Amino acid sequence: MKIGDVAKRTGASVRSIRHYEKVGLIRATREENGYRDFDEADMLLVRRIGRMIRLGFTTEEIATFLNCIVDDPATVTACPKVAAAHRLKLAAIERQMADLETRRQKLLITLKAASGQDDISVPETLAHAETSPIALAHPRHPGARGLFRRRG
Amino acid sequence: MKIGDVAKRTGASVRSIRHYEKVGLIRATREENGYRDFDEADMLLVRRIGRMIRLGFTTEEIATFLNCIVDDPATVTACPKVAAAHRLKLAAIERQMADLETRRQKLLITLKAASGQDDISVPETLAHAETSPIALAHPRHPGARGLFRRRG
DNA sequence: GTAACCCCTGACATCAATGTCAGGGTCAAG
DNA sequence: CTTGACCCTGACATTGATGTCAGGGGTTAC
Repeated sequence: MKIGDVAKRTGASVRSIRHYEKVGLIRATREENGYRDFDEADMLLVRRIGRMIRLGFTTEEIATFLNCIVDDPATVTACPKVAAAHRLKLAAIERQMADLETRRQKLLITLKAASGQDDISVPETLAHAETSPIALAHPRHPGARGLFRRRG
Repeated sequence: MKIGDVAKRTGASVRSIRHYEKVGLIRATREENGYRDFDEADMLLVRRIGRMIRLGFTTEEIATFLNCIVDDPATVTACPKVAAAHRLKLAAIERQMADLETRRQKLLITLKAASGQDDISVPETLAHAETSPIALAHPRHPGARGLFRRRG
């Protein structure tokens, strides 16, 4: 199966599949002409990688436990590394959510103060005094890149 | 007041203050020797910019409404643009939170399936079937950059 | 005059997956 | 043999505030 077929059947772009190979998440044999050759198992793997990425794992993180997942036809059995990675990711996500919630509350306060008047009066004290100097240990939200903002 | 003083009194780095000037958020007069010269108002402005950035606004967004904020000593009065920008940011944050919550739930499901067993059994169907192809219109979480992950 | 600070500009790096283009093959159908 | 549809590699771009370095100058106190 050629890379284009895998792309169609997994939803991943050709570019992404090549990338997964480059970072060592998948391995492809080569035909005589240099074309990559994939089989069904590779395809399932690409699908799994895509799901992990959508969950927010980076390829680097996935690499730490992907080789520790062994499939049989319909089931995947994984070793503890998988759960560990999931717990870490979960914690990171919850930190991000907490940060977002904090910011949300502050925005709401400002908006509340603004409602009902044409001009917004924002006392300095209300302007969210001293937020933590700079927060967020795990700032980025990986997973779901590639589509860039269209300037708007 | 020189840039170093402003940095100390606002918590922003010298680099950041220069950046704010470059993108047009602040204006500094120059001394004869080329040094930037700031006054108290500039300092308050830098503080406000810092707060906005911590709230998640980009400098570009801030630029759309910062000039529409007029201070008198202790109070800030702003025009509707400020509220509009805040509402947009609020909506973006809530989208991000919803996305995080979705991912959180999926991670929890996997972890739940894993609990109590040495090996994790992750049926394909459970492996979060077809998440939206690629989500997140406003992927990044701006505000709070600069401190990079220390590889961990 | 020289050390110790501070300021200036400009450029590169960071993070990470993906898009996109250039330049160049392979192959089957017409 | 040409056309069209693929495949290949390698490189640059995207996001965006900030860190950091290079190379050069100012100011002050000893």
